[in-house]
Amino acid sequence: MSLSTPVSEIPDIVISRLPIYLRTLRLLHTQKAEVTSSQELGQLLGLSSAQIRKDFSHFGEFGKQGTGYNVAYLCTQLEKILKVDCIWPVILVGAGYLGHALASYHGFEQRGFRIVGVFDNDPAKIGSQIGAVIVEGLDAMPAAIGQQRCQIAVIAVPATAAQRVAELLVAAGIKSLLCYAPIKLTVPSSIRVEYIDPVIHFQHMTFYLEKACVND
Amino acid sequence: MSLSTPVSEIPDIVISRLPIYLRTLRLLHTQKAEVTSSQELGQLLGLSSAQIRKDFSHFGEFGKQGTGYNVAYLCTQLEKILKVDCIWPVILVGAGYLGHALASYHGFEQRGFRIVGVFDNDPAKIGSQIGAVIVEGLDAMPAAIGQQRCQIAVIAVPATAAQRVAELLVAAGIKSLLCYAPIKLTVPSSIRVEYIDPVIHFQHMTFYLEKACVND
DNA sequence: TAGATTGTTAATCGATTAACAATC
DNA sequence: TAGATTGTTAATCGATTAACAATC
Repeated sequence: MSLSTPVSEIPDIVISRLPIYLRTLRLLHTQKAEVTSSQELGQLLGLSSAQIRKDFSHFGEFGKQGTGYNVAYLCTQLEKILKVDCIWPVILVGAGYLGHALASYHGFEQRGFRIVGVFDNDPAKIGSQIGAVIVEGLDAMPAAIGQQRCQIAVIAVPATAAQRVAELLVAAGIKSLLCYAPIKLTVPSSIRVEYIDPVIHFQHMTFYLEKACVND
Repeated sequence: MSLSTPVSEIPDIVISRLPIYLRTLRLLHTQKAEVTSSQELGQLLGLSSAQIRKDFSHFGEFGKQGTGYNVAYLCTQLEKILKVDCIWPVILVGAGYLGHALASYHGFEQRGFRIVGVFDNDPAKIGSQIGAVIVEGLDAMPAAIGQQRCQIAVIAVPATAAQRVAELLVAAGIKSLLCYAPIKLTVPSSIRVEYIDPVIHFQHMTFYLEKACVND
């Protein structure tokens, strides 16, 4: 019989809300708010105050009865819980328009991430500078991942290349993937994959819209 | 007492899976698969076969016992349900790197969407061509939305401008917004808003990663 | 026919909410 | 103190799953 207690098993859906809470708290902080409440946060986010208190309760007690939460302190705590109280190196594969947009975006660092390498197989792109880095060939990727101890990668290549790139990234030691290609990647179950596909959002919207579109 | 029966109330979480099903069915179709089953779809998507059958059952009976689903037929049905059996015009605000990437992407049309206008207030961008359209000033936006009967808009401007842009879009008659700025928009409850923020995904990932990042 | 798979029901599981004692 | 708000419990709500009759 193992002496260790089972992991307290915080629901993933709770984890998925923490970055949203953090983003809102950071905003309140820049607006010089010193304290907030579960009710105020709920109103800002369209959630119930009960849900916000319940979510926080999985990690500790961060508030004071009658007063609410200290904004700066709660920010710090959420950053620790999410492990974004530091800067994570991120590898980007794909130096097309999307890769360019991602590598040029200045909003990552203040939220805990830095794109430390951009890789592409197009000879026309290799050697060019985007953002703060020089585009390198895919063959240079594994060494870069190892040197930077990089665990996160972004896939911004066409759908036809995405699965192959994912396999190269996993082989090189990447643990989490953010995939912009509109396909489901097949990777070992230990690898976390998240997806961004604007068409999925569009098609969700159209269900609720009145149909008034051009025939094709 | 009203004679109308209550709307059958299909859960939004079911709707949110339909575009994923459609994407996978389209893939099977290009791979010349003629039939599939809830079990096969489930395996491809990491869902249970029961969930897939349950989801479909909200909309009708699309399969045959013993045989499964005709891929082409199920595609057509899902396209009708989601109302993407046509092309929806989409307005894009923001002609930075991200706007450029979106306007240049060739994958929208085959999935039911076309960017018919790009708007920005930067004089250096107005008049330049990206994708198939010419960037226009924001003042030209309301008329374009009216002329195209456009109900969907994408916000790809900096966070500081996003709320103001959202208000202009809503005033011009837009019904659904896809927001790439990392903020929560405040809009009337009749307006649907969806968000894309890669940092939210990164911060979700880091919770599960071993911490090994650079101090800042 | 025998095998396979659907559509649907009922059971289970998990997430959200309401309520309130504790307490700042 | 009186008012406000937390953290937590129990109740409610809703989504997923298991099971199976129907049937191709």
